[in-house]
Amino acid sequence: MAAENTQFTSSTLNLSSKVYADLRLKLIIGDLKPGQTLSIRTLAEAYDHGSMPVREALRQLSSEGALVGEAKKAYRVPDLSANEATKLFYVRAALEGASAEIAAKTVRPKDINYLRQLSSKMDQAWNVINAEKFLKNNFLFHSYIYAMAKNSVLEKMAENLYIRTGPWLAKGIQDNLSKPNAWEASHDGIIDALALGDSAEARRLIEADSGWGKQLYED
Amino acid sequence: MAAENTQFTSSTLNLSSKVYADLRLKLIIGDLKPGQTLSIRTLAEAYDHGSMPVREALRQLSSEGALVGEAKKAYRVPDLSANEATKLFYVRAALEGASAEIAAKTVRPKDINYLRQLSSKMDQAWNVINAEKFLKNNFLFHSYIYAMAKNSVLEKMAENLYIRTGPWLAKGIQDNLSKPNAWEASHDGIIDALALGDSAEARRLIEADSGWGKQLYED
DNA sequence: TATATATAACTGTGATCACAGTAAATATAA
DNA sequence: TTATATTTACTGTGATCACAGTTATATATA
Repeated sequence: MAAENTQFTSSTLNLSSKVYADLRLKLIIGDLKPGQTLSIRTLAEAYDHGSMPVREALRQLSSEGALVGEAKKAYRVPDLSANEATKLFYVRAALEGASAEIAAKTVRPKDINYLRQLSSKMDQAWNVINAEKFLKNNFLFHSYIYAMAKNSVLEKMAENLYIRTGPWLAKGIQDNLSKPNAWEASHDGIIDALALGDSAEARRLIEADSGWGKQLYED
Repeated sequence: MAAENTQFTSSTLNLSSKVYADLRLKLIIGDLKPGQTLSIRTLAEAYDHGSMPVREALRQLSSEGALVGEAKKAYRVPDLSANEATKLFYVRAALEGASAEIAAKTVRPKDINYLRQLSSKMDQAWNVINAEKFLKNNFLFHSYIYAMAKNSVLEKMAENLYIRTGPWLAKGIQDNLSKPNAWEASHDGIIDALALGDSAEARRLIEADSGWGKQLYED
């Protein structure tokens, strides 16, 4: 597996990619709220560049469904309808399930250790009510499972779906962060199934965990 | 279901979208060969615009994996390694299978009729050795099954995977177009399974059909 | 002829400007 | 005060240029 934390260190890429990576992270940790509007010029000024890199980053995020952009209107973080959310979580569960099933067959002890570290960080973040930290590590947890499947196509698609559910999920987390933590048990179960190489159980649990976020809005 | 042939009629969108749609079609019908190089300025001159629309279209295709682009080098149609092709076909089969399974449960007689029309067009194209027509209708066939699942997220992702396997598939078709047509039986079987509402069989057959293209290169 | 060097053509990237359509704010009228 | 009209600010889109790195071509050197 690759170096542990390369997800958020954009290194030597071009400016467009850096802006893209930054906005992507902001979507994951709930820094961009559903309905929020993003404009090229405003962001360009904030980043202190010209507008080209921001423009390309926004267009890419838009083409991936992480933002929506109509002609001559500002880009917007999508405020998912129940219908759209259901579609996203359905496909996300399918791809996460497939990833977990494969991962269970090739998992190594160091992978289990790393996942337990992430789970622990999430638990800490939950206890001190740090939504950003929780959400970031939750993404890293899921993302690592995608990566374990060693299928870069699957990995990229699953990550895309995660990002698109990100702001929606974040909103729910930020509202529920003081309540009992049902995530810990869920993640620990997933890790146990992976450690045992039980691919069917790993798939079942990860699919359930992926659908869990949706339930935050079904009360 | 939406109007039959809206896939390739770009209508009133902006120029970037039109260029994108045009290049996408060229990838599907085998008009762009694996390894072929695309440059912003050359294409811009061919389309007779400025370079901005081409630039944005190429970047989008690149972000979707349909093209590859390193810094300061021309964009390229990826020449898939066996490893990469396997990854693509694996995920494509998974998503197509899921689509077919859903589609079998909601299929209507007019859907069956349309699929039979497409199958017939493919057969005609095969007989007169018209690779472009065959490939375009083959895409429409698969794409219609994605659309029947009525999950726009799933649909877009499946189409993306199809496009990425397109040039690779096209190369194989163009080499094998005079040989006996194994596709007709495959597609007819899929249609029959859909017509009977046999979702398990529809999934099995569409997964097999999706994997079939890969075999062109495993001799 | 073969090899190294220098020159030229080509590449994506970023900046900046003009344009037309959208949304918000302000002024005008009832 | 409320409704309507007008102006102002803001939006993505496309064009054009400068820059620095890459690739290919031509030139020189052995």
